[in-house]
Amino acid sequence: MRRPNYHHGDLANALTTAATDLAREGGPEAVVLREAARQVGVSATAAYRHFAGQGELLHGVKLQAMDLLVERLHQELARTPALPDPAAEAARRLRALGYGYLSFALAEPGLFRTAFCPPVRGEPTDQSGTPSDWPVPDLNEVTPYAMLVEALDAFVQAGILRPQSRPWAEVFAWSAVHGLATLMLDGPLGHVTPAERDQAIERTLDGVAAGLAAI
Amino acid sequence: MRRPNYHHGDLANALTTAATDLAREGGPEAVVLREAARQVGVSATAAYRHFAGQGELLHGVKLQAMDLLVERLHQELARTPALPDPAAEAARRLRALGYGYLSFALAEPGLFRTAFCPPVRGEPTDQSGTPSDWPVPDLNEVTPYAMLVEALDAFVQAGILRPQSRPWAEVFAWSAVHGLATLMLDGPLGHVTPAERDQAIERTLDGVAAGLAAI
DNA sequence: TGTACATCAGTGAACGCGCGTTCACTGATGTAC
DNA sequence: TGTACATCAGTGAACGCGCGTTCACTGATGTAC
Repeated sequence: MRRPNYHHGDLANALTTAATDLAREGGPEAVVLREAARQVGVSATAAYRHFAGQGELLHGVKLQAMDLLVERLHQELARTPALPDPAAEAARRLRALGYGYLSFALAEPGLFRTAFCPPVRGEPTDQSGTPSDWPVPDLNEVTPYAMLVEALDAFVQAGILRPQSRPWAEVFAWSAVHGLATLMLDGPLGHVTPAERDQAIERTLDGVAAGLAAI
Repeated sequence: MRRPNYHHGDLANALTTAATDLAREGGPEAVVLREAARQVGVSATAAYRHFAGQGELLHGVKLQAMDLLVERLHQELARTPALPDPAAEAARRLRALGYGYLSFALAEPGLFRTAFCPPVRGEPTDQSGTPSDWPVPDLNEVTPYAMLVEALDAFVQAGILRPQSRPWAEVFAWSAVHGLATLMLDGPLGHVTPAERDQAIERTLDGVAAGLAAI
């Protein structure tokens, strides 16, 4: 009879999944290596066969959280049909991204916080080998950002956004939505009623679309 | 000869100031009661004569950080002269608030993070006596928010912002600026060059103003 | 097909750390008479 | 104006906590011959 837990076979994934569940419940501070090992039913030491340390485990959770956010964005893009008019279609896509981002933040506050938490000592370096504080130093490697770039390119092609106003439009749009998310999760907007929250979301998404189109 | 540190006289303030310096250097996690006591040259126990615990100390730091932010906003408002045209003046004020907010965040990242960090267990209750997670449950008690309300009222009076678009306009404007601040401090915008940062700031402030005026 | 042996992937005990907090205490200060 | 005494505002030692991490180890697995 094989002793259980010996040669688990997929311990790295199991630990990352357990750690992601911890982040889901309690945010980045809850990503505790010993606790993840406990949940999997393995000694804390075993984790060191698969991760350099707690920082690398947290990094894995960040990537997983980011993947889930991207998945949510794709879902929201697919939820309504594409529109024939290019301008309307571009607006639909931008709104879907904004709404998906916010609904992910509200549905999974712990994961959202973890995906965007400040880098921690001991997190892995980027592929170039130079140490990096943020796992993805190039903005274009942040997938939600890339999706936003696409949507805004469509704005230009549809003639809603003038080419000379194109630069940094992603940052404006992203800032508004990201800021609303953090104010709702951690800030003074956390105590408004759901109805008020929806109004704030609508108003902000409208403001972003108008702010892009007007300039 | 009086034994020094006996009956300090202003220990509560001294501890809050020391704790604020800790927050300035290292953000909310750096607000460590024992360290603040060490800096003041007093035993950790002495702090308990003036604070219920670490949460109350952190709360004091938050208030102090928020005061400094408000001071920075007033400075920025006063930096340029008022304009005769009401519309131009309203726009000037809104931009000053946005710019002041962002420059405070960049100049004092630790204090900014602390002012807006999630509430901690052990933080004091609000004046009504009901326990509250956020020290200021009513949005209107957040002073920067109140300053924003004033500026946007001026937008309506100047005829730039239609009255029916007035509700939640603060949240849109605040979200954009707050989001940009957090993305620059903790997120992927932390690695852009200062010149790019300035462009991002200009673009975002332009987007906010345009988004308000257009609707 | 067996077998010796290297390597892999776990174990459990232990360490050091710094934190918030409690305890019994004591010297300094203020006040009633 | 003195003096007894309550109270105030400190002290230092200690506790418990849970963390990340290291150590020497051992049983399971895979491979060369």
